[in-house]
Amino acid sequence: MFKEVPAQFNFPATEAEILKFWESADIYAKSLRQREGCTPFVFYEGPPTANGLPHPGHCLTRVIKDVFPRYRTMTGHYCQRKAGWDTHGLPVEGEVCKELGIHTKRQIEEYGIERFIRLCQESVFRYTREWEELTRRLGFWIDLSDAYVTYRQSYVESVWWALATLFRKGLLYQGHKVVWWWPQGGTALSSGEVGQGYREVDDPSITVRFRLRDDPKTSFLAWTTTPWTLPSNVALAVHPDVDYARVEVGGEAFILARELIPAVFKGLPVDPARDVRTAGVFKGCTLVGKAYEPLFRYAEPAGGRFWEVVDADFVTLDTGTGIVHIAPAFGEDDYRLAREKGLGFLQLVAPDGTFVPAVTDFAGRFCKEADGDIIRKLKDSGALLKREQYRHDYPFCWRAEEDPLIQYARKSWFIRTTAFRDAFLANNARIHWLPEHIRDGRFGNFLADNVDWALSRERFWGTPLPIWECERTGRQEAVASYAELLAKRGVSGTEVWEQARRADPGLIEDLKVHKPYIDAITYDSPFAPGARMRRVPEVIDCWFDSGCMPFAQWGYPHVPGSRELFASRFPADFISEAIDQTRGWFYTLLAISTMLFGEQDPAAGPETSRPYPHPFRNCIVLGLMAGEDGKKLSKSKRNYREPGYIFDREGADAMRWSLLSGQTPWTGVRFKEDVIATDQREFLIKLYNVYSFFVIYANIDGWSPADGAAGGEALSELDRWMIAELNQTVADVRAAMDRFENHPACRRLVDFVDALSNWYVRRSRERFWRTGMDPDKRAAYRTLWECLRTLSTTIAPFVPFFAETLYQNLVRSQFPDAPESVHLCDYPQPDESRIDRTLLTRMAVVREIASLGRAARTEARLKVRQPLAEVEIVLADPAHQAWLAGHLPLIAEELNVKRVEFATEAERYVRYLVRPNFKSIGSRFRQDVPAIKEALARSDGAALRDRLERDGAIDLELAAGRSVRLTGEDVQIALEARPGWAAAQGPRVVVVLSTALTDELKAEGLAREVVHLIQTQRKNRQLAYQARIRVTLDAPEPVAAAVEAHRRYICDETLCVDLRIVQGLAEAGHAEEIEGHPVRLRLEVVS
RNA sequence: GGGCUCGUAGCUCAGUUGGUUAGAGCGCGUCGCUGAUAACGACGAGGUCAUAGGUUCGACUCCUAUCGGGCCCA
Repeated sequence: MFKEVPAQFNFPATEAEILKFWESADIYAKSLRQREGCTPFVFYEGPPTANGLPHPGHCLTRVIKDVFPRYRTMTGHYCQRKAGWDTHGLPVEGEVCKELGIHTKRQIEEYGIERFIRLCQESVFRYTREWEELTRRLGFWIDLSDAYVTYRQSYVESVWWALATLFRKGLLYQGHKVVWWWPQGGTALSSGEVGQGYREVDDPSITVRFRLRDDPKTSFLAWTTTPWTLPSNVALAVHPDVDYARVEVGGEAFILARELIPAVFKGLPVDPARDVRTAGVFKGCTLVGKAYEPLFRYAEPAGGRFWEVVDADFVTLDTGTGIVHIAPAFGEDDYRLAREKGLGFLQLVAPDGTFVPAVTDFAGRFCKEADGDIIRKLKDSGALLKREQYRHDYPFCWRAEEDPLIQYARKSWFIRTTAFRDAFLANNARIHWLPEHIRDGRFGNFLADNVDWALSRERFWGTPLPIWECERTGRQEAVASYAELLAKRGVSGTEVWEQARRADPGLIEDLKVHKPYIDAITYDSPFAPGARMRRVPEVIDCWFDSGCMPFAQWGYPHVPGSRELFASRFPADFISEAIDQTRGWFYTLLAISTMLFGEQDPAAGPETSRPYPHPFRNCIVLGLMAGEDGKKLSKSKRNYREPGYIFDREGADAMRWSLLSGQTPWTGVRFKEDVIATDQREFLIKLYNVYSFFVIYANIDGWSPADGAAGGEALSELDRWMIAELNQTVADVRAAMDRFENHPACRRLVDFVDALSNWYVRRSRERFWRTGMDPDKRAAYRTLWECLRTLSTTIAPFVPFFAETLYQNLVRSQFPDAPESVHLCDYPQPDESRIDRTLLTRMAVVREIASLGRAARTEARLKVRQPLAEVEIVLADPAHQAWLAGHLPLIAEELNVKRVEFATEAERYVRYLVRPNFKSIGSRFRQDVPAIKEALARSDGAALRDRLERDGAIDLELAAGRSVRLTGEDVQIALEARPGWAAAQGPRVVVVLSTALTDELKAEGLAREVVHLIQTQRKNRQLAYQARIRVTLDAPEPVAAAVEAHRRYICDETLCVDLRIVQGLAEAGHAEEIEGHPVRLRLEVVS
């Protein structure tokens, strides 16, 4: 016996039980243990940050990350899944600041760095419980207990090793560069971080006069959207090849790009045509070297020439005046230009964004807020020509949205990634990306445009940059581990940590490699006697942390055993994250791995170099998930259901299946509950119905797969077809999953379950309903059971809960020696010998005929209840006729007709159309293709068909008197039903109904109507299935006669023991109508 | 402003090196089934494959431009 299955299946409740079973029986661990020693399938978990709540977008990532490791485990691979947590960086600091109600860097310092990083460390795992619960409930199998954590000492030391390696190779350098600077936060941001904070804003845009030193009546006109940078002006730039004009307006003269004259004077009370007189045109290069008066004289630029015109290629005529104000402290182009041209440098804004004391008028004020007053001052001094508003995208801090970023020249640390551009591209070229276009598109372009990695952050909670600097000489060295540091000569400062630890024993050991403790450690300088080495103050970009995970998760190379672990777990076979990681994790992984491990002779050993690709071979790039309204998931807009809500209503499998089967993973999905419910009906519930059907009848008949009497039965053709479909499905699913294509795999499974439910079970029902047991019935049970059993393992990686439900009841309960969980089974192998391709094709034709027959009935308004005398079938290809003869009874039953025949006079019903097979003739005949098509269309199709049948080829006359010879390969014969018949046409077959109804057929139809009426009554009165009834019927002719004629049939179908026909049931009966005849009916339960 | 990507039925999405009747599910309509049953099934309507050009014997598919959405970057 199988366990009874409830009519209403409760997915969530069953999943909860299965979770308990997995946990108590330790199934995940067993699934790993039994693959120990097998070929590894290496998976890297991209570490999420657990300081926020997980949302539905994380479900997609986690489901994709789960399905392939599960699949590979079942196909015989050892797939360890180590979880990880990203714990450092600005996001964490930002959250803590929000709670403390503080904002600026200074406030953090006042609060105390020691207390602050302690809070950071504690906040990191605030939502761990929610994350772990999501992971568990979704059935994502991963080792949470053994997760790597980026703040752990061993992890930090691995990162130090990487940084020290880069430093010693000269790839880590300190440079003075213009970076995107967050003044309130006191740090630079990486390009990735900056990109997240762009917003459209209105800024002032002003056009100002720079008067020529030797001719105060003449001014250069320059344009800027950052007035606060004007006090730090060093030069003006012109394009050497652009035409500039000197124009006279009123009593003064201006110099600007000629092309921009109308635009610049627009909006001013001058008419460019009348009031502006052009007094000379010259190339920009002739202006180079001209000196001008600065707008402000708070300080003079130092270190080079200043306040003169230079030439620059980046000057454009898109906006402005064609003359660009240059402030090397506040623009990347400006800074570079200043270097090239030997210009001086002037920076009148402090790192916190306020003007320095030298700027007497605005000292201490935040630069961007001073714009208005600066403009006023310019107006008062007569320098302002025009003021407008300019709408553009401008970056703000991604964590503190009110803080604008500014471009700011600053000393910071960089990794010389640009030196590896070609290596990055070579490595990338070997990676299997899904979708493919990522490789040469977004990711490839990004690599090609590589700029040096701005690595350092002048912040607190991050991996400290392991570089110590000689206080006297400024010489630096990198340290690759804590032990290496402590081994330095004359080390001191460790007592700071020890004291803190004594004061608070709860302080976790890992903090000792963090600020502020690490900063206290100094040692004797090897570069100058008596001098000390002190750590530089910076921490690093947390993206570098996560990019180190391939080795840092093992504490490589310091932790004992880490070398072996790393060697055997590198590179990853599979990673997956959403597309926003292109410049995030995907890049940092690839960049760090390429720089550290390169690609040389693989024989050189795993520690120095590895063949590309690494550190990952296959990468699925997921689309971004949107809310129900198609917009970004948003907590405040509540445009999505919480994952937990879905788990409680539809269940985790439903969510998993919907995400896996609904679309290709790189399509952005809209997260909607009703889509999940629909996908669940389409697959899980349909499959459940088949499963339930099987269990009900197998139990009634006492059938068991373990029964010795079972097995070895001759399978019917329908059975063999279903088994062929099953094996083909397994083969297709495997092929798709081997290519990391979950979506086609799921579509194939949906098709299979549909065929199983809507053709195999439907067409086999009466075999199961027969009383008693016989070989044919056993064959049906055997077949259906085998399909369900195989399905349970095939679907296990996708819907692990439901697969377990099927497996436990269908397999485990019958075979106590079977593996205790479906997830300990091997993935099914297709049995090629049972894939009868001919049969698959043939059944497709049969199903098509049935479908066409139904369509013809609908068209002729002949419901299936009304039996018909005959259908005739016309085949395009007569070769099918012989085998099809064996299936005619099935078709007759499906279509409720007395006879199915092949049309003897096919031409009465159809015309034959001979069409070219373009694929076949296209390459051979090229330009003649249209002529052939036309010639075929003109010809008599039936004649062509006969000739082809007889000779195996046809000679076709083309217009120009030429002729071509076509074989059967070159054409396809199609059918077209002639009008006037109740017929439906398909590409290879036409089905014609005989619509003539004899009195006998009509009577039979009426009898079935009566059965329908009675059954409806049974259902409405909720009678038990086996309840016997008495029926009293008041019906006119011809209904009464039909009932008499089919009395036996009606009684059998409705379990009626007493059927009477009476007159005058007027009041007592139930009024109905059959084919326009009024009918009254009384139904009584007998037993 | 640049790069990438998408635009296919009312909705959500598939569509395999270019091959001539472009598919599915939902929704809608019609019907069926009533021993899988508060389910289920069949059939149908619905498409200028965003627009305009181009390449080709042939374009949803390749190219160019435009429009619109998304992402990334400036």
